Amino acid sequence: MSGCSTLPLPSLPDLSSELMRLVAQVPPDGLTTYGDLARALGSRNAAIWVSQWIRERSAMEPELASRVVDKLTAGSRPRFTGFSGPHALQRLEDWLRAAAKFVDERPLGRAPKLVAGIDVAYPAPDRATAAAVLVDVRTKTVVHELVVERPVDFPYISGFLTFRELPAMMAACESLAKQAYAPDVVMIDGQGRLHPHRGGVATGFAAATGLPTMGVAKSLLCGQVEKGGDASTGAMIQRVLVGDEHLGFSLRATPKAQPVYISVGGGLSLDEVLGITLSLFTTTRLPLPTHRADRLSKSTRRERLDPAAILSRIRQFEERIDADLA
DNA sequence: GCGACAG
DNA sequence: ATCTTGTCGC
Ligand SMILES: [Mg+2]
Repeated sequence: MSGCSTLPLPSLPDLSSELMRLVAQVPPDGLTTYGDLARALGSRNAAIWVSQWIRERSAMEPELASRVVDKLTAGSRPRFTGFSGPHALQRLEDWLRAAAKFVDERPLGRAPKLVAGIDVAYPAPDRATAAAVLVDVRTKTVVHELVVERPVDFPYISGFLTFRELPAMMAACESLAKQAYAPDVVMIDGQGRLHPHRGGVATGFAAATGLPTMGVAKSLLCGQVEKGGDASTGAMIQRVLVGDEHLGFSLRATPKAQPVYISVGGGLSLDEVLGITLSLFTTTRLPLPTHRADRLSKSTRRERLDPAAILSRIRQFEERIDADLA
């Protein structure tokens, strides 16, 4: 990366507090919808989270459900429109755009020797475990791996995954550095530039760390897979377009495997991302670094104690082998 | 108006 | 992401 400058992650708002603040603005006899509250928070993408939040709390506070309803229930009744205060998610969305502008896609120019896969799991609703697995590209072997655990409170909102997962991912990467391991490229479980604002979690990672970073996702957030693929190789490589922008590739590890969707995070070219992905495919759906990080991040989940759960655990492990390819 | 929505 | 049983196919 040029100069290795970075774009610091912004301070994260407490969305629950923000939502409580907004709900409190609705008069006792007023009416609002999940979508209206989401818009007041700064993004209508938050409507689903708002609905979950409201429904969870309306059990203890029935009065809540009478003032906050879905759009269908609201019908044509007049709704409260006087929400005031900062739009927390708008500020975060601005940061995503800034990160997208901050990173570059210039080629690394050299084949990476070490690639670090990073993924996050949730052993409890308020805990995140981030795993980093450092892989030697030439030998396709694991050089080092680690897990860090930390609290999470930022919810999953489509388009805002960065703010839920990036802090834990960065903590894992910093832990790697403290142990004197330095990846040439970081492979993130999620989108890079294949994002509505060209700034997915892998782009955020590239901007915040200055490290060359690529995104490998299991499903598409936006964009279309171009028809007519590459039948010559088994990978079935197809371009992914957002409008007329070529932002990524769809490809698969084996003819039977489901595809993955790759894109640049920052600090390297899309062609290099493609080459690295192909070179790190094995027998599983995900390329080695991300596959191992996914499994390692989930490995610390709390065990259930009843005997029946032990069988369940075994079954789950076996299913995992199939899921790797499906 | 209806469908989509990374993890 | 997480919960979760049985079942089909290579
Ligand atoms: Mg993940």
